[in-house]
Amino acid sequence: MFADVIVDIAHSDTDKIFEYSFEDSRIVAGSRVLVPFGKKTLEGIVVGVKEFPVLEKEKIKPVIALLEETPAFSEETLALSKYVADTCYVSRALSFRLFLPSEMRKGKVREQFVSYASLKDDENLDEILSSLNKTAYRQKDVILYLCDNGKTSLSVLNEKFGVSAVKSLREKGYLSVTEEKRLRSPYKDLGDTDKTVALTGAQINAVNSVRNTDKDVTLIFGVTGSGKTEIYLRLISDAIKENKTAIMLVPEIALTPQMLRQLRSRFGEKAAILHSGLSAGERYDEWWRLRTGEAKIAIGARSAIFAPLENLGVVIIDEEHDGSYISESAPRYDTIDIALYRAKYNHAKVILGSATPSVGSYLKAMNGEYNLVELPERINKKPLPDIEIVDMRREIRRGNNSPFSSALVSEIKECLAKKNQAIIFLNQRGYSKTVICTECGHVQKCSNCDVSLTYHKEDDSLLCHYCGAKYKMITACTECGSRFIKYGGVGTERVVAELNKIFPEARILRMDRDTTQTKEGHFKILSSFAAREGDILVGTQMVAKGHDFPYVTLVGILDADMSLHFSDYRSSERTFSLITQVSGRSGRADMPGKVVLQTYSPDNVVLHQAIRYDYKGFYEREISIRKATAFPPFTDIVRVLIQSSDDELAIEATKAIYGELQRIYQNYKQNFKFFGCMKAPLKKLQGKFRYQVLMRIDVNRSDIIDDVFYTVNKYNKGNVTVYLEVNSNNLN
DNA sequence: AGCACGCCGACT
DNA sequence: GTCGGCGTGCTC
Repeated sequence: MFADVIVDIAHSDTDKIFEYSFEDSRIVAGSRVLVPFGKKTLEGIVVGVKEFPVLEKEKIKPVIALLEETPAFSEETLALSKYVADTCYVSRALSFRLFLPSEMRKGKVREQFVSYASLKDDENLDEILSSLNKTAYRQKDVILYLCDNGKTSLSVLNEKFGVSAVKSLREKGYLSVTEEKRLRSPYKDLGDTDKTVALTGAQINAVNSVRNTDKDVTLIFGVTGSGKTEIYLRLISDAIKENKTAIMLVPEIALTPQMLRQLRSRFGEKAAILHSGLSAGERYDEWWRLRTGEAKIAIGARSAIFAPLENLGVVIIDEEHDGSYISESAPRYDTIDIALYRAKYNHAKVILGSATPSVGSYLKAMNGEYNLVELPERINKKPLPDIEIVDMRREIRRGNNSPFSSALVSEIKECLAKKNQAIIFLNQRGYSKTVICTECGHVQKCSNCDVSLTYHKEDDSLLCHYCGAKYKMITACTECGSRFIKYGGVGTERVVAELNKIFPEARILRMDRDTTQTKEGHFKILSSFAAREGDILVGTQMVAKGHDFPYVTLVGILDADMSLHFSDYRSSERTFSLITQVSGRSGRADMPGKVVLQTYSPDNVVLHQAIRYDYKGFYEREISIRKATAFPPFTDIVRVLIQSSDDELAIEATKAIYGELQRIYQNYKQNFKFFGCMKAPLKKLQGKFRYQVLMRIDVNRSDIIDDVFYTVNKYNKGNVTVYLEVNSNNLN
């Protein structure tokens, strides 16, 4: 027989089928195999098997080995990987990597086995004991222990009785040793939650609406605290009862433990977790539990949408508006799009949940494409917290140059006095955003990127947040030598320092990318705060999402403008949802919550819609702007990004690409809402000069985008790389 | 992705 | 005369 194999090289030259011969009948479409390729041996995926090859038989080499007996890919995931390759414009090899735990490639991690010993023959205990040397007390102890306790792992026996005693018993043949697979399971000590929660009428209606709708997708638009999670659990339970499987996605890794806890309480070992924060072994074992059907529910962040489950019943995407659902590196997939594919294939349901749906999703619900369920009330009927807008311009006029308004300071004081907790939100890590010379105005910049450096006080260094480069903190301006250096912009480190000055007795925790580097780092900080080991939690947007802290009665939003004035068509949408999200952290239990929102544009329409929780008002205005200006969801933003470490080569390639794309633009002029060529906003990143051709094209014209891709892809050679991005999250 | 093959400049 | 530069092409 012959196998069509895609080898594990992510390059367009090798992105095609190579034929190999094989005898092993266990090799099927979806198997991972080892094959000879030129002078090397490579891993590959069998995408099909056949009796007659295309190539002359003499040229075909045999498969070296089958890597796993269970095919890594199912018929569905094989088809989905093709879909990803086609729609994300990547090689199949790259698309395959989404589906496999990275440690499975080049066999870095294998199953872990534990050896157990038991008595071979416990009938003739006396006979065995008397046959032992009279002085061999240790061996006798081992026999007696095994008689009482039964099967015991070898490592425990060795520890208890010494290696030599156990070894000689094995040599004498009194012990039978078996090897058992040991599963490395993450988050062992999560604890339990209440198992049965009675649903409210609104929740029952929501569940029934999903059960009865004939639409593939249901959008659950529910305010924070409206009990969406319980609805998710019921829908997963429905799937499990029908012997189907489920995928549950949350926007970031930090939220997986609490979701896992609820799923484990309800479904026990049927739940498996998949995310990049796990150790290699854990991820490998969890993946196989899903692949073999031992686990039926996959939970994780974005990438868990590729879980190796068969017979999917439901895919749930919580906080569906969240930007993290769109991949920012190749393959640049949209999680909702993948969910739709899998749902179609399996006749499964997709559930999108959010308190602030993306305007694209809400439009589809309005059009009737999605089933819409609304939950306008919190379960506990408590009102949403009051949001107070504080005009920071006035604070400055009054001589307050600290990051905190006087209103916020007095709220924190009151909150601490009542022994409650507060969350301070600021979307900027580090100590200060920039370091500026007060003499000449020079701002320290990264030498690889066209961005300013952020000062990190903790390790007294200047960091580039784009490429990660680290520089020593300066003592004098690198341009004019002046020693008068000013910090510009406030980061989380500085907020903690300032808070310490004002509230020396308060215990302050900080959560941002710098403090969550370690394994389960998010989890540690969050559980510490939940256990009230801290009074104030200062953090970036990772504090905004979904956590439930019953003693938090105050949320401070330090700089609501930061996302508002971002030059991106989604800045209003992001600001609205961020404010709603963070505010939802305040006052969840019996105590009313309060939110202080500091801004330099207190009259901004979006801020006022956000503090009234007026999503529909926001949506109406935003969607009409998008329509009038021809932005998504009415168009697709297509960007061809040209990068090279050689500026001249980049410009040359950009000119050629722009020239060639003119042809497509002229052919489809009526479908183009924008067509232009320019420097990328970040004209240098990681040492590469960047140019772009930007297009806005009517939606559902993937034929035009395909045309663009094939036109520009051939320029991807030598020192020039060309990327095609469709509706990317960041257009830097 | 590698590795080999192949055609032009600096050296013994 | 040769050694070696990396541009182009191939791997079932």
